[in-house]
Amino acid sequence: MRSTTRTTTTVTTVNVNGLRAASGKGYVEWLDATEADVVCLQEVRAEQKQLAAHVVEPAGWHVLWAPSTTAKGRAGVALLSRHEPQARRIGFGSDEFDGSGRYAEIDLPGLTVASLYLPSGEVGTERQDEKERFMGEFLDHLKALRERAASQGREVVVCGDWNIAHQEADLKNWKANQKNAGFLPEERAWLSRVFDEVGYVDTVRKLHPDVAGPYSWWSYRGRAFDSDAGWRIDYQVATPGLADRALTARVERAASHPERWSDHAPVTVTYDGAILPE
Amino acid sequence: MRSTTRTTTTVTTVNVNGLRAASGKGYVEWLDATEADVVCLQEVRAEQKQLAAHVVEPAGWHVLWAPSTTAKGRAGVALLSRHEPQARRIGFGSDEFDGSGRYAEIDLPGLTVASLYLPSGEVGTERQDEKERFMGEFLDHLKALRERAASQGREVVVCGDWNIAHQEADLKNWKANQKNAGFLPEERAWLSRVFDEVGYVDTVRKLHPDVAGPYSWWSYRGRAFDSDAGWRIDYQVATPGLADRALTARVERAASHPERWSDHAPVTVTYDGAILPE
DNA sequence: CCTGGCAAG
DNA sequence: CTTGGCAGG
Repeated sequence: MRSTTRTTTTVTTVNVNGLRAASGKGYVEWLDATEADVVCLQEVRAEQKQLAAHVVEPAGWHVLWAPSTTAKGRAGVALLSRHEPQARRIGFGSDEFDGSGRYAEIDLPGLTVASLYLPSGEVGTERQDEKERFMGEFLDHLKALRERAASQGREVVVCGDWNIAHQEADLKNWKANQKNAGFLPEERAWLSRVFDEVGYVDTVRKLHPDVAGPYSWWSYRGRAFDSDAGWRIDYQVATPGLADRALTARVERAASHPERWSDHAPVTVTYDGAILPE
Repeated sequence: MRSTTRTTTTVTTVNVNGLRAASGKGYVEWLDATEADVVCLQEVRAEQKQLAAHVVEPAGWHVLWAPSTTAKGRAGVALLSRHEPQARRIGFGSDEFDGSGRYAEIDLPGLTVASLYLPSGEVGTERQDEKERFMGEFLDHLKALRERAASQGREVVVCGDWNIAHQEADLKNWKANQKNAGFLPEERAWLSRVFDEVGYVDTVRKLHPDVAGPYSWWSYRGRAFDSDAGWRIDYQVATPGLADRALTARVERAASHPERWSDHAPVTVTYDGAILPE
């Protein structure tokens, strides 16, 4: 579907909070207008057969669907790419999580793109234990992914809703949230390991080091969106070689409530260098 | 709140299918406009504290609420009267059903009015057994009610959603529904006993003996309302002396979909003779 | 305060 | 097809 040769690659990621609802509220128009080459979706919350054909197979896109097979109407990730992937993988080798609709990858020439929906968690409940188990297993995957990609000459970007704000600048009300899931010290430390120990780079923060946010999620409760009481929990976590090629990054924050079709906003990064056909 | 002396008494009954939803779709305006002296509600599906004050205690009305105490958000009946009742009763002396929000009575001078929400039932399930148990116990109550009222010099009208169509004229698709709950031979026979053996009168049918319907319920499924594929399952079941005083009866069928605030329509009967203050 | 599932109607 | 409750977020 390319009509001109691009010299950049744009990747966008968004938690759609139910693709059935989002499709009736502006997602379709957004996808139609996006300049992205790859789109990562999280919280699809539907199987293909529950979605309209033009949503399941939008013209001009190759799509990998990874709905939850264990909990109907929950989680679910997808990857859309204008190029046909060389390989598609669902899950990351976890007995517990591979059917949960929380992770999928596609290989493009020179680039592996992943869509991640990390469990939200809730302090004091089994759901926090689940999140921590996921984090433990996923860290190992991130290491292996990086090594495999390097051996193949590929860069990697793991896009998605990581459900953790890393630093104080990543959420408006950080003081009040230090004991809440999403900004717990142990969760923040785990993200630090992803960056400092495994060596991935938080692309948006790299390009915008000295700002609050930009937030990518605002609770539907209260007036969080209008007062910009948001969290930056949606990331493009890239290998250093790819992060060095990041040219621009932005959060596509809707201007107002009626335009919102999710409680998250798309996080879009443009990288230098085209994805060339093989 | 009466400003003139009435010489008639109007009673209306309607299954509101969730008073919270109905209140936002036209119920409030309907109540404000009604000429009725007594209003019987079924399927309120809310406790008082979940409703706005002007709905719980509308100006000019005395209200008896009987929500379900056993299943939150289910069933629930109420009685509104412009006169202050002399007595109020919830339930009919049943261990199983008195807390289920399916029956309440008020005594007015010369008249007992009841609001009934008989279980819907579903063939082949425990819910049909429940309906039949209710019918068995309730028939005894109808007998006792009639005798008590007679000894007190009161007439009786049991208003509500009986969830049974009596005869072929009482539903559009009677042939297709002979094996469905609501038009089973045993249910129809039970209603016949109410009329023929216990001696109550189906007031609306008495005034309109030779018409199809008038229906009072149309499924939300398909185009039942637009094609008038309805059922007459909401009744005013009166003692003969009161039924003889019935002057007019009508179903307040909304003209079109947007005006509907329930899948049922109010059934309104005007009886000769005023409810006088004591 | 939204989502989608569910039981009930 | 619609209600309200529910878990999840």
